[in-house]
Order: sequence, then C-alpha cells, then structure tokens
Amino acid sequence: MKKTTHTSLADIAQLAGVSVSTVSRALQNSPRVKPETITRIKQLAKEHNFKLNTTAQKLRTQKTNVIAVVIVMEKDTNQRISDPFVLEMLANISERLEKYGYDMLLVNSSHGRAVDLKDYLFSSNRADGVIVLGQGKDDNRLSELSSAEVPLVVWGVPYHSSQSYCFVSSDNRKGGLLATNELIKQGCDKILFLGDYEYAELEQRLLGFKDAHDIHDMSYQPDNILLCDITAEDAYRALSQRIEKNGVDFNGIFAISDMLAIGAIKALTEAGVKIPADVALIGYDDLVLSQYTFPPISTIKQNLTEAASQLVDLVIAQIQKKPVKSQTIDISLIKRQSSQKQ
Amino acid sequence: MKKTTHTSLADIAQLAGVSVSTVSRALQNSPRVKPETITRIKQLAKEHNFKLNTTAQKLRTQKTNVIAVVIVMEKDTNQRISDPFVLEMLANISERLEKYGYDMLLVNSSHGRAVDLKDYLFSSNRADGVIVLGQGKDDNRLSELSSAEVPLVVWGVPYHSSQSYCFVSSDNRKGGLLATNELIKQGCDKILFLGDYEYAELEQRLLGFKDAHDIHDMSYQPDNILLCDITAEDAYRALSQRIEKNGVDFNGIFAISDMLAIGAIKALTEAGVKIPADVALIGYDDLVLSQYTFPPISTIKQNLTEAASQLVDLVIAQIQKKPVKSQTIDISLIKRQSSQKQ
DNA sequence: AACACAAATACAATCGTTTGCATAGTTTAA
DNA sequence: TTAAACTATGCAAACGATTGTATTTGTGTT
Repeated sequence: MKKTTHTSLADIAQLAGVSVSTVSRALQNSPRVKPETITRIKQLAKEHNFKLNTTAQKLRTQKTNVIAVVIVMEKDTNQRISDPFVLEMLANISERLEKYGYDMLLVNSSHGRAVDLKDYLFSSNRADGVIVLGQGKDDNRLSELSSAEVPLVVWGVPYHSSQSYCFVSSDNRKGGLLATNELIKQGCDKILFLGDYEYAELEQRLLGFKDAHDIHDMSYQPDNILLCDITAEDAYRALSQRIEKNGVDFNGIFAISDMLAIGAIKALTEAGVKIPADVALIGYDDLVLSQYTFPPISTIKQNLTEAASQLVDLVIAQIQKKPVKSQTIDISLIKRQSSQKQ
Repeated sequence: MKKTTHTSLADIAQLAGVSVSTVSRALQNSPRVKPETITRIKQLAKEHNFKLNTTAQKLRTQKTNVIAVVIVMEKDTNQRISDPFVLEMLANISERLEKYGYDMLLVNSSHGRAVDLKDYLFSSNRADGVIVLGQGKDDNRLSELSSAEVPLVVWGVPYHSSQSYCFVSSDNRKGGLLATNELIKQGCDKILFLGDYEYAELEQRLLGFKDAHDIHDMSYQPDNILLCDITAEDAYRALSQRIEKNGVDFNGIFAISDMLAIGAIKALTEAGVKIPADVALIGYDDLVLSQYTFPPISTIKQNLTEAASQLVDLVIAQIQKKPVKSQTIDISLIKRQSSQKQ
C-alpha cells in the first residue's frame, strides 16, 4: 500500500524530468522557464493533484499568509459572544481575506493566553497581521501589541489619543447624536442613556448623546445615564430596578446596542410601559432580530461589509509596509416603530 | 538597528554554549539532557523571550496543530451567519481546542473555495483535522471529505446512513418529540411544524413531531407542515401568508429554531393572535434572546459546551488514530411563557 | 591502568519549498 | 571564428526546528 506521503515538488520534478527549481518556477509562471515547459508541468501537477505544502512555503518565505482575528472579551463574561454582530463581522472579514488569499486564524482572547498575544502570534510565526474585534474596557493588551510594530488594526476607538495603533470605527459620536436627535424630534424631553460608557466606543456614543442635548439646548442630569453591562440581561435588570425605584421618570431611551434595547423592551413591557407611546426607544447595531421584536427597534446601522473590508485592507497594507490611516465607517438611522411616536 | 530576525534555537544554543539539539531537547524536558542544563537553557530562553517557530516545527514534525472549522452555508443566503448559535459554538470550540494546544483556522465555505476543501486543508498542509458546522442541504462536500480518510467530525446528522463520517448531534428526534409533546399537553390539537425538513437535522425533528402525534393517537395532515427557509424573515413571511389564506387553523406551533419562532411571533402578533392563549409556541436552540422576546419563548436547549467538547475530542482522537464513535448530546425542554396555556 | 558502561552532549539528515548563482547550449555581432 | 549575450535549466544553500546515530566525558570495577 502506498504511504500517504503527499506528492511534493520533487515528485513532479521527477515525473517531468526536470529539476525541482524549474517546477517551482513553472508554478509561479516565472519568465525564466520556457512557456511550453510551464504548461507541461502545470498539466502534470494538475493530473497528480499536486498542492504546494504551505508549511514549507511559509518557512522558506518567512510569510504565513495568515491573519489572526482576535475576539476580545471581558474576563468571565460571555458578553459579546452571543452578539450576532461579531459573527457577521467574522463572515465579512473571512470573505475579504479570501480575496487576498489569506487564511484566518481565530483567537479567542477571553482566556489567559491573551497575556502574550504578541509572542503567541508573531514570535512564533503564526500570523503576519492581526485584527482585533472589541477592545474591552482597557487596552493594555493592545498597547503591548501596537508598541511591537506589528501589523495591527483594531475595530473600535483608541482610548488615549496618544495611542498610535490603526483602527476602524463607525462614527460612534455621530451615531449617538443621530439617535438622540431623533428621540428629541419625537418629543422626548427626558432621555435615558443605557449602557456602559467605560468602553471607548460607547463613550463616544455618550458624547453624541450630549451633543444632541446641547444642540437643542436641553439639559441632562447625571441620572439620565443608566449604567449597565453590555448584555440584554443586565439591561433588563438595571432598567427594572430603576423603574421600581424611581418610576418611569423618562420618555425616551437610547440603548448603546440592540441587545440592550431588547432587554429594555422586556423591562418596559413588564412594567406596563407602552413603546413608543410612553417611552420611545432607539438601539444600535441593527441586528437581524431587531426588526422582529415587538415593537421593531429603531436603530443605528453600521455598514459591516465596509468595515470588514477596511479592516482587512488596512492590515494588509501594513504588511506591505504601506502607510495607513485609521478609517471611519459611515452609519445611518433606521427608523422603526419603537421610536415613532405619532 | 537590529534586524528583526527572530531568535532561533541556534541563537539560544550559542548563548548557552551547547548544540542546537540540546536546546531543542531541553525545551522538551528530554531525559537525555542534564536537569541543570535544562533549567539553565530554559532560563536563557525566557530571558531572551524565545518562542519556537511553529512553522519550522510543523514542517519537521509533519503536524500542523491546527484544526479547521468550516462553517457551511447554503449558497447566496446569509442563513446561518446571523445565528448566534454558531458563534457560541465557535467560542466553545475555541476554548476546548486551546486546552489541547491546537489553533483554529476558520473557513467559511459559502463561497467557491469549498469545492476542494480536502486539497485546500490537507494536501496543502493547513490543518490536521476538520470540524464542520452545519451541513447545508446536501452533503456532497462532506462525502468528498469523509471518503478521504481524514480526521473529520460533523455537527449534524448524516444524510444517508451509509455515510460513514463521524458526527456529533443533539438528539433531534427526541427534541421534536419533547416539544410537540409539551404542546399537546398544553391542550393543542392542531400543531404546525414550522421549518425546512430538507436539512437532515430538521428532518429528525419532524420525525419526533410525528412520534408525539402517534403516541397521543393524534393524526396530522400534510398541511400541518409549513415549509419555510431557516430565517426569521422567511418564517414571518410564510406564516403571515398562511394566516391570510387559511386563517388561524391551528393552536400550536413547533418552530425548528428560535429564529423562526421569533419570526412567527411577529406574524402572530400582527394578526392579533394571542400567544400562548390562542396559539402556543415552542422553538429550538435557546438563544440568549429567546428569554427577552414577548412572550419569552419556550425552547429546546442543546448543551453547546458539551457538544463543542465532543466535536474537538473526536477530531483529536481521530488524529491520534484512536477509534471513534458518533455522539449524541442530550437536550432539555425550557418552559417559558410562549407555551404555558394555563 | 584498562576497560566497560552509562550519562551528557554533538553531529547531520530531514521536512518541502524558494531563490541566488552557476552552467550548458544557442544565437548574435564583429 | 570567437567573444559576448541570451535562454533555459540545474545546483545547492537557506528557512528553523526534530531526532536517530555518533561521539565525548565521566564513573566504577577489577
């Protein structure tokens, strides 16, 4: 029985009666090998179903053709993991990477390994570049990476402007502004900001929230802000508690994600609050689900295809030593029932 | 300026004044090298932040230590991609793989590449094994893979019993039985099966649906089955049309996924149908979201942590040439409001 | 002092590519 | 006719680890 050792360049070379280097060059369409030889060799390779051993190739060329995608999560929580958002992003990134012929290494940084991401990915030659999805609440890990002069793109917003890594983000501040603005236009005069502004992206949304108040000469108190974790569950818990304690002392809610909006709907519904009649609601992300809730959720939609393309393009540009600039993705307001008072 | 050529075994060897092979063995705790030498070398390696070049290691050992996870999707549709289910599975798989020290290559097979998955993954040495999530409606691609005698595990159910690949699945038939049974217990006597039984897993759920009818000596007509694509949108569309045409000629629905249940809720709510009073509803998957809909969805929960562990364990067992058996994951009924008539 | 034997380490081949530098054969130019 | 210039190919050295087979060094026995 034939041992399943894969056919190699050497095998093809022998079959073709040429040297290994000629085969290698032929498969690369090198002008250094005669056209007829090229076709002959390619034919042979095809017949024998020959595929280059990517490992050997990586070793020789010192390029892995792999981009690592790191999903950052806060410790212990499953926060983002159930967020369809991430998966959609992954799919888009994957598609774009394929265009460039790159493979995708998926790394889940919720568990310990994150500590030395840089060594894990680069010192040990696993990837040529890294895309980070979700920064979590602090960016120490990112600082480490970015200071390592390694091709890196982050989906989000840098914490400190001094931070020098390249990022792609939607215009979170404008998103916050658009959403809040719409609530105000619908007649809301006391609006709740629901979420956790310790995340850099969400802090921007809070700034947009404030911008809208400023523009309309509306004041807001600290108690307009309802801090909660970024899960539907916590939004439900926080809002229920708030209602129990203070009653419904607001008539609009801007939730920093549709997941939170969904939690909010449950809390409101249970409290007998009508949406949008009593309280208008706008979320963020435009999850597929958001149009199937009752009522359907108005939301801020980010163009994920565009975002994924930018992430990939930027990381690859860095690999190719081209200069790069952080990018902002445009966003838009999707109006659905949850915010249409009239 | 120092060139960023990574430190290699040779560098450490030089520093330690020993040969490369000794360093290699030291790092592997080989009994062939003196304990003190081991500690000395390890110390040195740590100081210089040395990491093995995994590429070289792969080439030499002919093992990649990579498992490919393939997400199969039906062409052109984004069917499963927005399904939080998949992401949760990915996270669990990732965690389990890490335990074994394997990396995870994520492959999205919706686009062309799928054709020669086998070559792509194995002939070119990208992975040691593959886990397939979601078979889609036909398993040609899988047949190709499984006939290639390659470590493969599939989440799902084989189409033809002749199929010999190893799989992990929840007990779909029992799930269908449990759900339908509960609906019957709640007093439903005309129950709709909502979904697409052309997917092997879902066909099993349909069988369970039928089992329940048999057990209770209930008959069912072909029109108890409402065929629709496996998206919330299509469930909504199909159910709305049905109601428009036949009215509400049923008092229970078993939806083959929570996504479909969510679409169904929208259709029912819009038609003024009360859940569960007029129509009781049970879904499948226990998405995080399912407890936040109105009403919260009763559902069949699959133990994904367990499932992911099995998938990983089985593929690794195959790599190690151990004999493997397909596994079934247990499931349970989660009772929520959507099915509690009293 | 000589030898056997074990312990510790070194040597060198190998994995499968890529690529700079030869080399053999053919054409061109003077 | 012969050097120069091409063309088409081959040789061999990397890339950085692992591992079977030497080799050195050290210890104990007689």
